[in-house]
Amino acid sequence: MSYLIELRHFKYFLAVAEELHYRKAAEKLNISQPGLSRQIKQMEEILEVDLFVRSKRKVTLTAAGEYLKGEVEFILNHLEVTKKQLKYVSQGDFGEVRIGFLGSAMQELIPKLLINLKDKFPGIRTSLEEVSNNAQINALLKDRLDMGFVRLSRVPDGFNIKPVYEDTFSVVLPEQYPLSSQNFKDVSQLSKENFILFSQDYSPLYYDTIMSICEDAGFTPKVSHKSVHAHTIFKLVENNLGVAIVPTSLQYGFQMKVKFIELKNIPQKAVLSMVWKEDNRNPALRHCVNLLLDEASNAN
Amino acid sequence: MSYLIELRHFKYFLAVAEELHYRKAAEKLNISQPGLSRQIKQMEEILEVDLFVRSKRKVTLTAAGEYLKGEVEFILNHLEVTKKQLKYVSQGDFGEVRIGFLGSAMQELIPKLLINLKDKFPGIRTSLEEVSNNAQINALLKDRLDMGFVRLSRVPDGFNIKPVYEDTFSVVLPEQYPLSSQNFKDVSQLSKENFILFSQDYSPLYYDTIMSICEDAGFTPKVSHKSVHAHTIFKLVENNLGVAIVPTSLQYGFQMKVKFIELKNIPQKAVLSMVWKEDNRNPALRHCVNLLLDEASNAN
DNA sequence: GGTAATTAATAACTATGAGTTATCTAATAG
DNA sequence: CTATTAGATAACTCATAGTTATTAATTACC
Repeated sequence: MSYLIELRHFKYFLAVAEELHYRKAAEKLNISQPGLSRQIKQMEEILEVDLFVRSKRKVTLTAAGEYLKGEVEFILNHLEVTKKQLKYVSQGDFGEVRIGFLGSAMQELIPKLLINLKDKFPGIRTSLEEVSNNAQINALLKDRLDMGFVRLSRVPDGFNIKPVYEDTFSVVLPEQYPLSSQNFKDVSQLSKENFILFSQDYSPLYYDTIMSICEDAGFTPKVSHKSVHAHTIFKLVENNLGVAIVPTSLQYGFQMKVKFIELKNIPQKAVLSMVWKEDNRNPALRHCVNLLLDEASNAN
Repeated sequence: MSYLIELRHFKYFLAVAEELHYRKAAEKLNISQPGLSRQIKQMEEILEVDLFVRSKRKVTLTAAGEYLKGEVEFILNHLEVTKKQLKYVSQGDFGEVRIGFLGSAMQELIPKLLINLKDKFPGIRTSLEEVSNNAQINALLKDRLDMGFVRLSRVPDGFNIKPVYEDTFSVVLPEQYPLSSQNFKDVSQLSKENFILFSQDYSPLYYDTIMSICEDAGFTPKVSHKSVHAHTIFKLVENNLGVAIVPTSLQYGFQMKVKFIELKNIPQKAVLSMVWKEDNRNPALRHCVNLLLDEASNAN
């Protein structure tokens, strides 16, 4: 009997936890089914914990197995990252920062950050991925991202969050709509319109904020469509299917037959925040975070 | 040649990185020096990175090695934590204990309990709520709390009660009051004063105890005010509206212009007891209770 | 209800590679 | 210039991961 857990065990465990099927998992791992069975069993013996329930013909995770699955995902992933970073370090580079972002952060903030980063730390590589708010938090948890840009007011324990960009909101109207910055007074003029918004799941904060803007103007908006893509929202507005309220910076980067009217005189702002995990060990991340913090403080 | 890194490699690597001496590291690991040498070398081959510089007779870490050391420390540690947590999860030790308490328990006992709990059962979450004696009993009955800290002598059937903290009483006087620990003899010196007490509903035991203290001193106190908050009581004393007798530990945690004189020589003590329902099924509660019982018995 | 198919576990075997002992080379200390 | 101490090399062994073959048990299907 072996006395120690090895990474092999974790890899095997993860395969079974994902497939919930020994033969298929074994196939995926390119080993035989009995070998896999024995390794998993051994693992349970070493850890002194049941990980799977093999009742009848079904394999299911126990509570402990469920927990371990999450941890193993994290550990194996962290290991991959470490290996990669190790190469960079050995070459005298700083490594890679994996950044997640909402589409609306791409208009201005991210490009600026990247240019700055390239300038000050040419050794730091970046990878960029457009991900929703919640998916970013998840990815950060599992160490699949180092840093995110989200529109959230609160984040789980262990996370740092820092507002980095404040934007006004703008009303988005079809081009031929009989309102313009000249005769526009406030949002209440749109109280009879259908609203097209980013879906609540995608960004609860955004959703609540829009609601509060309308409430302040004395009405509850009829929401006819929800989407997760600015492009879709604009397309719907273009086709007279409703009006929208979005962060102003989204007006750049799209070619649509819609017009923007900036809501300069309302207190609500679209706040984009940088999030990262407190205990992230990526040395390149520190530089990246500091760069943005410096910038934010200089801007004031 | 092996193709994959295993945890063994990490453990070996860490030993060498710490000792910077193969033979000593091998000894520590209870393996032979050549075996260790080969594993480290293999590790370098797999990772395709030099981790040590073996110049002459000295072993030193490369930059990459230095980086990896930090990561390996993190990973191995994370692993230990995970293994521990896993046991807890499998035993159902994850979960929440809802604790009710009197304000006066917060000064010392509760913080200590929480620290201990966090240490021994990091998976157990706690929720804390300041509730009066009777409300705690009610909440326990309704299963809105798992555990309470009360000053009561008796509890209904089906409840367990266990004294966990014994405190002396102290007289609370306005700062400029013409009595101090020097010239204070006993409570009878206060027989003409108005008394400010915790209300009878809030804690019958407390109320009766104060009465018995005064009776023992040969007088029946005039009670001018009753309150459920220590803060209020102290505020009233501060403003010369009367004197009070409270558990001594309440003197910490408030900033007031009042002075405490401890009643060391009377038999009455302020007893804080832990209460919980006999048939509570919360497995996390068991741990919590045992922790406190152990502690109480160790203290004796 | 009985046969076929599919599951994971068990048993017996094999072969890879971790770890062993013995030895070598090289550097410093005294 | 030996004696000592370092890590690397070489040859061996042995534990065990992973193999094939089989069993046991459940479900699916006619």
